[in-house]
Amino acid sequence: MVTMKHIANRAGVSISTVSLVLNGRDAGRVSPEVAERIRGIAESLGYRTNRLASSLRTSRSRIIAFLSDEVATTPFAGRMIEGAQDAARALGYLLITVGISGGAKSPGSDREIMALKQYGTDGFIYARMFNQRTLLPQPLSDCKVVVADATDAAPSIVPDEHSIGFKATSHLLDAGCRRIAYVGTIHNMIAQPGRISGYMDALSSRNIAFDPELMINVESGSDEAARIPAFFDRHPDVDGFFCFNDTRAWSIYTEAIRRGLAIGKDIAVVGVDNHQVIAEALDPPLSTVELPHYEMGYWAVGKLVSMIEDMTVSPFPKEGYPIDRVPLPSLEEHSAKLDCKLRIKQSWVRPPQRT
Amino acid sequence: MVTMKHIANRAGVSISTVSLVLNGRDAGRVSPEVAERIRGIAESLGYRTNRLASSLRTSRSRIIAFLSDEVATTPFAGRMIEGAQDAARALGYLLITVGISGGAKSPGSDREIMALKQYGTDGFIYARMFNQRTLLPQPLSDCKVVVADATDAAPSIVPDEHSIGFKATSHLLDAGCRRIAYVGTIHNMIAQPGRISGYMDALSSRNIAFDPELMINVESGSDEAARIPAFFDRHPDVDGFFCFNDTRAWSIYTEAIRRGLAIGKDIAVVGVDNHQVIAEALDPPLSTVELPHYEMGYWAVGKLVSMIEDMTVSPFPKEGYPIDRVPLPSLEEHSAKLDCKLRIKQSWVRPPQRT
DNA sequence: ATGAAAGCGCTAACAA
DNA sequence: TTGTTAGCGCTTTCAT
Repeated sequence: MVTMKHIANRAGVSISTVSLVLNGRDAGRVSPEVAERIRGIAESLGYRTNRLASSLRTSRSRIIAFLSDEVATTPFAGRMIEGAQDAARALGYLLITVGISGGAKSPGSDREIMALKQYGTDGFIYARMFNQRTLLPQPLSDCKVVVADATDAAPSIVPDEHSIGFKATSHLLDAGCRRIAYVGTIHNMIAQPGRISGYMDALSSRNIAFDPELMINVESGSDEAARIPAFFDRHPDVDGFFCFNDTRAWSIYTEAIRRGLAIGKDIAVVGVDNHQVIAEALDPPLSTVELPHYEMGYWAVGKLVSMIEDMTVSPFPKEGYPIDRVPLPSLEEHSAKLDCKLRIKQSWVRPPQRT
Repeated sequence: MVTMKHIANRAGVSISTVSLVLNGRDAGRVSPEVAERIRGIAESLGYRTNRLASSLRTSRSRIIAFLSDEVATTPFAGRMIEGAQDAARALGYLLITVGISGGAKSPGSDREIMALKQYGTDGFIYARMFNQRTLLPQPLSDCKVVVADATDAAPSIVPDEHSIGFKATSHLLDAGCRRIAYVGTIHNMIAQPGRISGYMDALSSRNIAFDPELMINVESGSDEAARIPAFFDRHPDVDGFFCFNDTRAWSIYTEAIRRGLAIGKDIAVVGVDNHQVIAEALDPPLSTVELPHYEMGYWAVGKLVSMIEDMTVSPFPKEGYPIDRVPLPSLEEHSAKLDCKLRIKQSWVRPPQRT
């Protein structure tokens, strides 16, 4: 292993000088020639700083841990990790992903977190896979931590549910739909109210009356099988469906097919993506509004670094606790700068032509 | 932060004594009373060893990195990570999962790996999501590394494809099938020959003639839509289908339904699980032989630790390069000891009752 | 503009 | 049985 000592010897200078130069603190303190020579030698020797040593000395590791008990069990965890990793890279941190299986309460997860702390991890992203109320694992209580895609007392990053509802509904309106149903969940999910208000606002922005009759909450395993057909019977004029997620969209597809309604012709369906595979497997592929997973990951890391370095890393607010809603449109403005792409899949919405 | 120095002061002994005790090297070198006192103080002060310091000193970090460019994009990555994490925990290592997006060739991945090396990572698991020929990322060339679910010049852990084929086919035979088709891929996949030979061996073990006519390789997007119906036409007597993966099973389901054949009654279908969601979503749920993802992860870490510590960590062979086939049945023997559960889902194979 | 020296927390060889 | 000492590789203060 090539150390600063080696370089110092080769260059005939002291280790401190090498340290100065290699850390970019040489401006006006080391002569340019010496600095250049040192850089050259370091380069040619393939020097890599030993981060164990520097972390030990500075008690800053530049490591961020991304914790999730659902890591890798949903396709979207990957997107969030991607975003987090890109941000970490851009900010000079190493992002390590640790699955804490068994959930926040399991002893295994605590051990994992303690181990991480022992390695000097600077901060944690605690991620869930959908927006829910969450409790932080105990060992995290004295750490810098940002919660992603969940809501907690700690700084939290969540999708802007309102704009999701607005977007999905506008999408259907653009496709020519006029009687748009909302297919939701019977559970009391944090995500739902926002989406519904987005749905309502989109309707009213086009002067379409909101009809509470067009809202139906279903749950597979309950009486869904009966309620969806009944809903179709009751509302033969519905020409668009905004579904809370893709499994619900699947139910709509199934019933539509059973009735000989062509999706994309007689009715249009938009869902919010939960199980990528399903959305793409449906025929025709489901139009989905994608949740900003990548963006949430990116944003969470940005915010965490702001906290770690006790400054604002543009454009991530250091303040603004406890909840940041990742705003789809405004994040778009930063897209280029952040290198984070906003993705709204529009795979398949055609104007309904029902007579 | 509480250090050994604090404990030494409190106990009125030297730091080295504390180190000895806290590392369990005190037997016969430190008086039991002193040792006990030290342990007590450490406990009450909530001492945690600073692993940065000890890693720096010993140049052994007890960190293993799990690398995958597909991390978290398939449901099964999670299973493999789970297995790896359990093994790591059992052996006293911290497993960190790092997604190297963009594949082995991307500059991003190389940077990630180099960063990991700078933190003193002891070894790497390089995982792919299906058994394929793979090239290691360049920076890994001088590291201890085990390849999982892929084949490479480095030590590799792969599923025992033969026993998968054997099991799936036996499954159908047990269900009463006598004319069993193999539905494979047109691609030249490493996994396929093994599965086919397992299929053939299972047939011959029951004295059923192998009929090459019953093998069909399809690919969605190619002429699959035409070839599957033709196959059904040609072989009305086929009562069982062993499918290379679950998307192929889906095609078989679709065609069967189209023909009014009841799955589980007229025909039975077994697939190898690739996209969990699909297998479970099918109606009836697809019977699948699960790939030993958990086991491969567990095995890979065990083997890697054997290499790192330059000894054999039972039951993982240090030797046996370059390929370990994770043997479903024999691993079963170790199940209890390893705490790794073998899962063969048998959700749905009923005896076909075709006349 | 450069270097000497101290020390982050821990380990291990050697002395006592 | 216990303590002293010398670092691991790096950062940083203080001299020079």
